[in-house]
Amino acid sequence: MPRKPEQKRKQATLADVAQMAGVSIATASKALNGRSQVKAETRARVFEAAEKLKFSPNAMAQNLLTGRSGTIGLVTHDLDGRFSIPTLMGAEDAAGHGRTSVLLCDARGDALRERYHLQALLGRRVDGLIVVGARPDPRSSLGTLPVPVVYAYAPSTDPRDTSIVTDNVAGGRLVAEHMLACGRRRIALVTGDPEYGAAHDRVAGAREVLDRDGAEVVPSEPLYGTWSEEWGRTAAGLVINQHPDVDGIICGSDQIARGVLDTLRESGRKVPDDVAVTGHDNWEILAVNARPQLTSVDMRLEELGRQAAELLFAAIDGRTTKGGHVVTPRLVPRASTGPRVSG
Amino acid sequence: MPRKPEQKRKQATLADVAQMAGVSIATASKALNGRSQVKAETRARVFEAAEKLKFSPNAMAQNLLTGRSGTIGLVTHDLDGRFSIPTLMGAEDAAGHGRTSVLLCDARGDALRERYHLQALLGRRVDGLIVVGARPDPRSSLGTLPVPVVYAYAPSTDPRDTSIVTDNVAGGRLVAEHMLACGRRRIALVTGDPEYGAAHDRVAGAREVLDRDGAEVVPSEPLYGTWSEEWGRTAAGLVINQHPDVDGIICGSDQIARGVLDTLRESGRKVPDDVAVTGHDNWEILAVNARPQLTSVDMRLEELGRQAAELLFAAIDGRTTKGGHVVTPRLVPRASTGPRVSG
DNA sequence: GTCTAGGCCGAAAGCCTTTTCGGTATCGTA
DNA sequence: TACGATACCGAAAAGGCTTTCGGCCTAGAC
Repeated sequence: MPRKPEQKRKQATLADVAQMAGVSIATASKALNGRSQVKAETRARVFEAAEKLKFSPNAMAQNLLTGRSGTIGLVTHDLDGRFSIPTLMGAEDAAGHGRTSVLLCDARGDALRERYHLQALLGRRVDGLIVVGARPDPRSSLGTLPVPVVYAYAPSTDPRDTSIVTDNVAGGRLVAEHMLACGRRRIALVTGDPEYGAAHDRVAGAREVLDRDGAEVVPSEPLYGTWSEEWGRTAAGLVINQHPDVDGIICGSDQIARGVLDTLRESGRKVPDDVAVTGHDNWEILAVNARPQLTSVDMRLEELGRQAAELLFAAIDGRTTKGGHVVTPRLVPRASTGPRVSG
Repeated sequence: MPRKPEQKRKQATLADVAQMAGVSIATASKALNGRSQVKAETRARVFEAAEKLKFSPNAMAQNLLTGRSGTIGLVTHDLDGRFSIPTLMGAEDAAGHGRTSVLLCDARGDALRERYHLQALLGRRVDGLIVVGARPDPRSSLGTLPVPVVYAYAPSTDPRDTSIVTDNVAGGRLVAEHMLACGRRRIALVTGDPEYGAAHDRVAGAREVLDRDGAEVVPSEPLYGTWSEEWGRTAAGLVINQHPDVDGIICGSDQIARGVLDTLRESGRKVPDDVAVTGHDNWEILAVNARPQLTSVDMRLEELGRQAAELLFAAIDGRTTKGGHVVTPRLVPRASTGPRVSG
């Protein structure tokens, strides 16, 4: 049984405005929309009436005409996570600057829920979709949809789709170059879950730079584990045991770096004097509260979200943007790295 | 100049389905919506056609009829903050269980931007609004709007509005009772910015319990400062200097508690053996990584968001829910508190 | 065989706005 | 005075869907 909504009186419609202003609906419409075929005095009357009735045009009726809803769908998989949110913010921001609104859905990594939300969004005639992944590994394509789709953070496996991701290889290069600039020559690589492509990419970028410059990677193989402080503590113990002369540790995440810092401090090593440490993700609450504060790589997720929205708008306007796009991360140097101080 | 959208062929319409099935539009509609006046065989034909054409009904047209959009607006003021997000999640979750979608806007604490987004949402004929504040202090009402509004986290100053908030006084009571249960009798209260009502409420709740039980509050006046680790470190120093026999410190936030823990550890005090410490907010990344892990108060923000949505749906259905509603927080005991061990 | 009831189906109105196009009034000019 | 031009305004259609209501047909009853 459908319940009656509480609205005492319906929202004012254009017809009401027209009647109050003593003009036709058509004229009222033209007046409010700034069309030129209305006498100034008439226009004023219409505006006055609209004001008095608190008229606001029914977007649903407008969109029925234009065929566009002025709405985009944003499907996230990680609403509680710290990666989706900045991306979401960037997209919302970019959309708000135009006149489009964002319909938000959280599918929580569940493909079924994703399909369900997709149906709802398509029924609402969104003009386009942004799909934000929970982790940067590629995900299966949604296939051909009646509206353009941009995959953000997690790219689509199908190269014909439009995707935008952070450049983890470049992130790896950034910290490695920074380490070298700080005069470090024996560097350990400690990273997280080897199931994550990001772990490998960041290592690959760092390795490329270190090898090119002839710096020593100790141990020669990077240490994979989990994305946790715990693993950071453990791994740091392994490294300083086997290679007491290590002078830099590049970590795959800020969490790992926090653990590494703990072990180094407890083993009496000074950071950055003895060993420089870098994190990844620039998770401020961790990086800034670390002792010393942690040099990290910022993936510029908000920028990523913004660009995702821009790509989507371009696609909606018919300017095609297929393929992979990349946001270059930036280094945020803090106290955990610095020129080597002998002693 | 309006650009042409890329859509090669328009979405299938009900008319297309009807034509393919060899029935009228009316019959097609009735068939798809499960109305009873359609022969089973006809219905099957219609469904088949709809399937083939990937028909999905145009929600904008449907809503034009019903006058309801199946959409609620969610205006947040703190999209990057950790308080809005869980609330948002809860609301999205509650909405998704029905068949309503969430339009998300971030006003960033700017009243002007709020009005702008409000207009956009009302134009889109949202069925209702949830306004999520950035901090728990009361905010000015939006006044009478054509749709129901629920204020979440930050209540409206107008008691005729519907608001839902966390019970900070109860949160204060919770930790105080826990301290007493752990046998603590000389307890310090360290909290944040006195501009925040939450700071006072939490203190008031704790004080009420401590006074009732005759426990000693040292110093007799709570220490107000900022919501930072820095202040936590400073305040803890003050407390143990003036009252070396303190055996419990109730902190107004997890950040403050982290700072307090640092100072206690560095001064040689054992937690919880010598001094028990509690935080507030249950910000897991802080509470769980603290040493020892931090007992805290969880505000159940996700539940708050869920209930906000429920209240809104009730109001939309005409069941009025004016006034203030409250979500009771819960204690999350961890290692930083425990029975006093003489030592 | 005729009449009626009931089961199916379709025409059309309505939701709210925009836009086109035709109509009216006004004005200047010949 | 009359004509064309110009400036305003309004009727109506369109957009996709739901719902009402009347019409048709079939089957069963007399």
